[in-house]
Amino acid sequence: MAAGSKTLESPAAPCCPQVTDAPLGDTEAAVLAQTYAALADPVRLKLLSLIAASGEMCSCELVEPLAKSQPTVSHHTRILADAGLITGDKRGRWVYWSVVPTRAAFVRQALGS
Amino acid sequence: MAAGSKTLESPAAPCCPQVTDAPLGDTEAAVLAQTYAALADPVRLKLLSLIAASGEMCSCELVEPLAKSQPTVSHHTRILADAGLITGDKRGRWVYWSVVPTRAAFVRQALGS
DNA sequence: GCGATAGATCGATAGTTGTCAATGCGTGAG
DNA sequence: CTCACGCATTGACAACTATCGATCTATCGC
Repeated sequence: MAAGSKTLESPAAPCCPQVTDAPLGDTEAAVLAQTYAALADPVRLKLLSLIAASGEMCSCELVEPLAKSQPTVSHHTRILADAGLITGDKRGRWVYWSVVPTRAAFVRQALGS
Repeated sequence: MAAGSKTLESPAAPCCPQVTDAPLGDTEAAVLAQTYAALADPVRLKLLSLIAASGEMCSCELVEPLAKSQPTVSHHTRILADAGLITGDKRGRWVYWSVVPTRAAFVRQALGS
């Protein structure tokens, strides 16, 4: 344990800090896992694709194509929103859901691969 | 909602078949969800990053950095292998795990975003 | 104000999953 | 052959999650 940081054991810093260099810290892993957990459900993937395709949909428009009850749809939109993938805009009695702009590329890729 | 290109159902295949066009079928959604489910665990993400960083690791080398029991590590490697993300090569008493070559780009992206 | 509607929340339940101890199965060293 | 070691499998248990019915809150039309 001669020197400094325990997490980085390479004695000489290499020229190319590749992404796969660090073994992914606990916190990062947890955050990433939560994001992927949000995508790990068929209903949420279909929900995401519906929103991504339409640009904007209210919850009531999602119940029928997903063939799930209204509380269940609300549950899934909440999880996707907590993961930071979609955001809801309340206008009158309706809540319009859309993909978070900064995550649009990620979502498109997630649905397309 | 005039939106000409939105309802794009013309029989003639256009030049750009966008991903968000179809609402993601049941089967595709299920397959995709399984893949993301494999990534929806912090331990598996760290395991993946360890393998991706080292290129090749045997199970016994994973137990300590993951701080999980041997059966648990075996459980996680199996799930990642079932998802087609890693593959195991048995050499003697050891099984060496590595990222499936055709999925390397996907894995790197999954760990990096 | 009143009834109707959109959506969130609560409570309950069935199914899934992460974890470990114990055990089984090959393989290599002696 | 026998023992030690690496790894997979089994069984059990706790934690989490998807789902729905019932209920509550907020908003609109009348």
